[in-house]
Amino acid sequence: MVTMQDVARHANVSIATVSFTINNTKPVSARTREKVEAAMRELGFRRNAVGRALASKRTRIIALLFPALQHSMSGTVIQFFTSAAATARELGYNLVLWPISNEAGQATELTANGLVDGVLLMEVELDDPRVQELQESGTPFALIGRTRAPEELTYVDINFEETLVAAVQHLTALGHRNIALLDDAIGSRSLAAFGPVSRSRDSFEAEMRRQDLVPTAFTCEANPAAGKAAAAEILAAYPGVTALIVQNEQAAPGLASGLRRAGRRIPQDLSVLSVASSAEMAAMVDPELTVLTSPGHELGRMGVAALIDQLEGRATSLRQELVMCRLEGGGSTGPVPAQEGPAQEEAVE
Amino acid sequence: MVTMQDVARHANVSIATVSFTINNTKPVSARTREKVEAAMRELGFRRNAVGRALASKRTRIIALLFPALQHSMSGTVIQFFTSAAATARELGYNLVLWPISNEAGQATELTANGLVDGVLLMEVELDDPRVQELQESGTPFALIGRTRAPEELTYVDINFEETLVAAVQHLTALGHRNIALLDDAIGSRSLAAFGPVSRSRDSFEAEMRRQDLVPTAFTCEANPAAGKAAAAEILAAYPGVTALIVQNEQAAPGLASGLRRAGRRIPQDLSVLSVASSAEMAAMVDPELTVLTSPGHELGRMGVAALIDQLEGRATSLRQELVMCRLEGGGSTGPVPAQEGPAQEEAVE
DNA sequence: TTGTAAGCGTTATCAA
DNA sequence: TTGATAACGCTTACAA
Repeated sequence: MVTMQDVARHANVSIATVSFTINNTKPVSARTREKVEAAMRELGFRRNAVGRALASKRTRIIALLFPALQHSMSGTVIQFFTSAAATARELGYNLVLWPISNEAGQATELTANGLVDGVLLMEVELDDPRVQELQESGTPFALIGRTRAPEELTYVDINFEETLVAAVQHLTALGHRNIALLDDAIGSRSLAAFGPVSRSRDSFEAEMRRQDLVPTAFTCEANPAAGKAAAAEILAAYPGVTALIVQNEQAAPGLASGLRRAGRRIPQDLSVLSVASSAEMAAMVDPELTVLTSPGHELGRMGVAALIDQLEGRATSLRQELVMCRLEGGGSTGPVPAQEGPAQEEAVE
Repeated sequence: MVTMQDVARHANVSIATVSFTINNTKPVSARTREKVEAAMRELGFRRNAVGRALASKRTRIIALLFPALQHSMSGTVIQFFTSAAATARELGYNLVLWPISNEAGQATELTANGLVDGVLLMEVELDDPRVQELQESGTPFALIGRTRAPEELTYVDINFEETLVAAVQHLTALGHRNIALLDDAIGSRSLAAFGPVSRSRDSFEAEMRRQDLVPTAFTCEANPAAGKAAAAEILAAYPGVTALIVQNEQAAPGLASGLRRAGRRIPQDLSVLSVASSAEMAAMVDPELTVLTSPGHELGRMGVAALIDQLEGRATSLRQELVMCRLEGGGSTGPVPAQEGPAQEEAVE
């Protein structure tokens, strides 16, 4: 290994000068800079990350804490991981992966050995114990998601509120008035505990009411079989429904096939709009689902950038960002069916 | 931060003794050990990872190199990431994520700053330039996958050979004789360049011939639309086919719907067996596909373990492991259709 | 503008 | 069985 000491000797300068040159941390004459750079080139010097970390008290490593029990959108998650790691690298950082259970206690343990400068927390719940834990341990952190009251926190999240407004408006623009939402039961967690579900549902209901429509919501587990069962349930409970908004990636294909099996053609008889899902998943269904895609890439990039800004003290203010889902084509939404429309509106109003 | 110095003072011993006690690296009297442990407990000491790394010349960090352009099985990948990270943690290591393009040159650059002790390489191609690069740079590494001649390398891979034998036998046991394979074009890479595809195809053909059957193979891009098109193509080129083996996760749903659209019921008229895919993906299709699932979890665990064994010099011999895919239920394979069977066998023989 | 030298928190060698 | 102490490779006052 070539050390700074080696470079210094080779360039006939002190080790401090080499450091100043590399880091641009003090003025260095052009002549010296050239000597040093030549020496580095000739020796193939690479500054050692560990020595640097020890001396500067900053490892330039950040950790991604994610729940080991992965239940959600895998397409989006992989996008997120990739872009988070790539962004970290661009900014001179490394990203370590820490799968943890949602219990408290683990985050601090991991953080206490000084390996990481900060932490990115995924799958944040509305009342997440890990947040307080991190605060108490003094670890800088940023959230992917939001707690119930995130005013004092750095976070990046999907703008579920506006996404659901966009979803409703996409469908009402097509003439739909009898619109139902199908969301996610997320295991045993209560509905209210999970931000994406509760924020979306609230926003769906508000936007429907704003348009003088009656909001109806259903929930099912995150798997195709549950989606299929939900299809039957929804059609029985709400026969006049002409459009469904699905925020449940795993259930969407089952829902579609359940609807088809019940004799409803998509989108001729019934429109289906998938929200906060991935384009790849939507493409698995036939016909391809119209989808408001989760911005996995943006969340990864912005989350890492927000955390690093904070670490480098260059955050002028708390970074709190919300990203919209983007509407992507697909053949599962269309105009409301002509003849049946009026009868069904009546039934609801 | 509580340092070893603090602990030493508090316990009235030297800092060396504290180190010996923590690491069990030299005998320590029971009495001293107690004093030290009490001091550590009282002060809440956590040994600093960076100081340790600098002194021991081992960071206990390993890197996962994966292609930034993700084209493959996302369900399996997330399993793999999670279990790799968890295993590393269990063994006292951290896993950093390095998304890189497949070009050479990047691996060395990342490795040269001494941040990681070793590297795990994903998506290995048969003639992977990164392998030579890592060898030349002297970085310890293990492969997830295999090069063309991996005799001298540490690797963990799916046993594609036996998996395809199992796939063929699963179908012949159900009476099928007219079996085709649909695999993956993997972008522009030539078929021969990618191990999973070429090994599987070779094994498929060998096992078919061994059973005196005629192997037929098709290829399509990794997306549902391509799968759908492939359905038509296959039925046209091979009308007598009664069973399909699909090694193309993204295309499988499209294939199934294409077959259905062509009037073939699954599995009554045609069996479909998905190989090297994830159970979640298989469940997206209706009926749920019978699948030989990729052992993402095992690959992650074993890959990390193999690398760390090597790093700690406790690898008695080169670790080279192949893991079978596991057959998981699903309703897409069944007995060969009774009446049409003979006629079609004839057509091929 | 450059150099000297004191850390940073451990490990590990050599003596005691 | 324990203690001094010299690394490890770099950053950063402080001096020159």
